[in-house]
Amino acid sequence: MSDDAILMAAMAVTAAQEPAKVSAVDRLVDQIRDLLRDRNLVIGDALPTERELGELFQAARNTVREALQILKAYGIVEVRPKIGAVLSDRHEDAVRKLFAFQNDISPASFLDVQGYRKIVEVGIGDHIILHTSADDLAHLDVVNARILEVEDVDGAAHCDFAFHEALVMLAGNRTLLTNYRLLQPVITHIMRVGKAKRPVQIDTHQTHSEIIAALKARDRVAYAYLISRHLEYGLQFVGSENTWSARSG
Amino acid sequence: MSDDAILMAAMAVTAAQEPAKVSAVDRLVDQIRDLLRDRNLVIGDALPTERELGELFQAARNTVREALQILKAYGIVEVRPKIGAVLSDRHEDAVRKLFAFQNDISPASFLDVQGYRKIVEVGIGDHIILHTSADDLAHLDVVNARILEVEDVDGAAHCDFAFHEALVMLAGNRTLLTNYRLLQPVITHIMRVGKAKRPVQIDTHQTHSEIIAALKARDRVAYAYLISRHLEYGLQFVGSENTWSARSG
DNA sequence: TCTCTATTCCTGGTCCAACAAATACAAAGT
DNA sequence: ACTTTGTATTTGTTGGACCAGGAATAGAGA
Repeated sequence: MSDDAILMAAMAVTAAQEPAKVSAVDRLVDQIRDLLRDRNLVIGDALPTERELGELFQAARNTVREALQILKAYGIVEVRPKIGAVLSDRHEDAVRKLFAFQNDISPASFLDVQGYRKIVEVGIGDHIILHTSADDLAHLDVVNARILEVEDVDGAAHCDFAFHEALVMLAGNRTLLTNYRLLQPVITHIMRVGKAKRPVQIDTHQTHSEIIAALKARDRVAYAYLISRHLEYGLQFVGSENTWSARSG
Repeated sequence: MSDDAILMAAMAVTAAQEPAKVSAVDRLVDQIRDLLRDRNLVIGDALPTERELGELFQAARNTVREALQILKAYGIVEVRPKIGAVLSDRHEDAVRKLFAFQNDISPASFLDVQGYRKIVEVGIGDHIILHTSADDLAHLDVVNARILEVEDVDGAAHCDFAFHEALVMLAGNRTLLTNYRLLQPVITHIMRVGKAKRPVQIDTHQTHSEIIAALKARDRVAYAYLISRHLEYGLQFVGSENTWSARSG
């Protein structure tokens, strides 16, 4: 089975729910997407102009623009004046943005997110202990050290996330990493709130160091314990007054 | 902190990267979104017509339509002829579709997805064993039984996914479940390919039954072993000729 | 009065033409 | 060689037009 066959199959899955209803805009979205694939365009390459696309696919420029808005929302292309639509690599950003949008409409409990992190970060312990080199663990130290260099709450939250992200990265699974990154806005928000109440980077750095030490010692029990305690610890500050159950508005 | 304050904070994070560049379309997207929130519309409620929106926000109908295309791509609204745009609950579908879109453009290895499933499904074992009632486990039997009632490969794949989804559901974590569901198109595709080569629902049902039995016996070691083997087993069929490393085009 | 039908109205879907704003590219000037 | 300027092309936005089809309503018939 070729790549394209797999692609087609995967696309058929996603488009299966819509029966035969094809608007010109939807058709254009597919056609433009096919065009991208057929021409083997790489990131940064430009598409034909809106008028050319319209002529090529027998559609008006407005229709082309509506299709391009959808592609743009998907992060597939970026439209720049005078240049036209160029192939973009902002797709993951688009997914993240859309995911955050979801949390706007029906916000997930922060507790829930911490529970997710616990499952994931504990779960990857075995793999990290078995398959991670000393160099990779040393890299964790580098990432962890950055938290001492920032002063503001925002920077600390980002450094904190970077550490946990690096941890997840060590699991060597792209899908897991992508999913974990989806939660970045929520996670950093949790961290920000926690650190605003108790702005001590030293403690975070220390706890992270202990976690790294457990990994270096290849002690999976200690790692699981430390990670769990670390995540639960942060939760007590968030949970007190920032959970969705404690509504004030 | 109120809900809205948290919402604003979360939104500010996602919108931080775009500096001050606001096109009329983007402005409209925000305005319409605010309109939804201000009017406290519920799923199914209708928005003003395109012409009314245009008049309301001082924009041409074409511009309104482009904004609506974006909202539609986000799954926030659904546009139905003659009815107009109505508030939609298809947001999760949109996220899933967008996620699948990514796998079209730069496909993640199927192996990677199976690795993710292994991390997740093994990782939730402890929680399930500790916190799941006998009734919940009995429900797993019900879900598992459905795979015997379908004949076609497609239905079997969906039933298979439904079982694993139910398993993840038992972890009691909404975030995890949402993330797992994101991968539905890819996972069912893996299953479909595997079952197309070896269409035996009996075996799948049997293996699932063993997994359920391990949970009922509260045997975490057996569960971890069975789940791992189950996922690796399916992988051998997929990996042989459908991995992205085995390209033919 | 009630029911069924035909007509009209309104809405989204698509297209066209035009102008404004932005900018890549080339030509001209230093 | 470098800078400035000008121009042409492209996107951004607008207003208008038409069509197909569903919704609401008025009117005919029982």
